Amino acid sequence: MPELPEVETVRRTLEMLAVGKEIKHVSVFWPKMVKLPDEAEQFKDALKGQTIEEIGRRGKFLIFYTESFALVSHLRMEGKYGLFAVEDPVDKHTHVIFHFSDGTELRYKDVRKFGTMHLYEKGKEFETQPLADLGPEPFSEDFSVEWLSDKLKKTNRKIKPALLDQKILVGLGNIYVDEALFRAKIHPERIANSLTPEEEAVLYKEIVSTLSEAVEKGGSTIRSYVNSQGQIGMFQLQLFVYGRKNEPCKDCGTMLEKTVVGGRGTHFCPACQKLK
DNA sequence: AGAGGTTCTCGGGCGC
DNA sequence: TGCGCCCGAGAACCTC
Repeated sequence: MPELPEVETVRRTLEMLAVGKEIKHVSVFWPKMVKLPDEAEQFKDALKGQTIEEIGRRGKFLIFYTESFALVSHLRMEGKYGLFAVEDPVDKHTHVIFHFSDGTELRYKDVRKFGTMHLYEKGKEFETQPLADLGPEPFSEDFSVEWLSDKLKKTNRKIKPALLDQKILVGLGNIYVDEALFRAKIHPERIANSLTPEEEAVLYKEIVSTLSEAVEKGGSTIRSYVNSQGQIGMFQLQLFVYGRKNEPCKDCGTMLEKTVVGGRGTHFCPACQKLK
């Protein structure tokens, strides 16, 4: 499900729904998703009585801050948060429930069970995996053409898998990487260190503009994504290539193609994005 | 039936 | 030979 625009939208909705709420207790129905501490019981004990003070984000990770802890949550493919009343029936894909003192509860649902949660003492969350070693945020000054160029120069991978590497920059996933490469007119299988300075500059600009436009539209709903208020995104209407195999290119009319690059389904325009 | 929005781990290959 | 890095493949799970 979620790349940066979706996670940022979830963060904003969670801010409205969960900040200020006191956790009375926590239920964990799928202990494997709690990666730290080792035992889900310790996770539950630690959070008891804590109040959610702030919702942060680093790349595609959400961070719930309480008085003492930072709860790092990754939605992976299908994870979702939602606020419910105690009497609402709990479906079988609900794996964690944060029961609040006001009678509401925040539920984490995840059909594929890929999502993860790590609990740290506040301030320690960036010292180890999964948040250590992440690249710059695309909207920060740390992410520049110079940074991108430097990273791409040092790798022999194809450009698409390089851009999906969260150590180069955070936030791009399979939808937005295809979109940014199309908008920059760069073939996804170009070798990263073969891009010209002009191509790097355009790519940089299109990565930032694609992601920021998608945040403005509340992300893209392709199959199942909704924010924590149950609302779908609208950026899927602006997609140029993702999910448009055998449809005409919006720029040149050529039929779009789909292949596999780095093990991921990859959409592109064979006319606009030449493999030189 | 196989692919699906993600990322971690593992092992092979290569260079110092 | 050994170590470290880089890269690609596979795995984690369920639905349609």
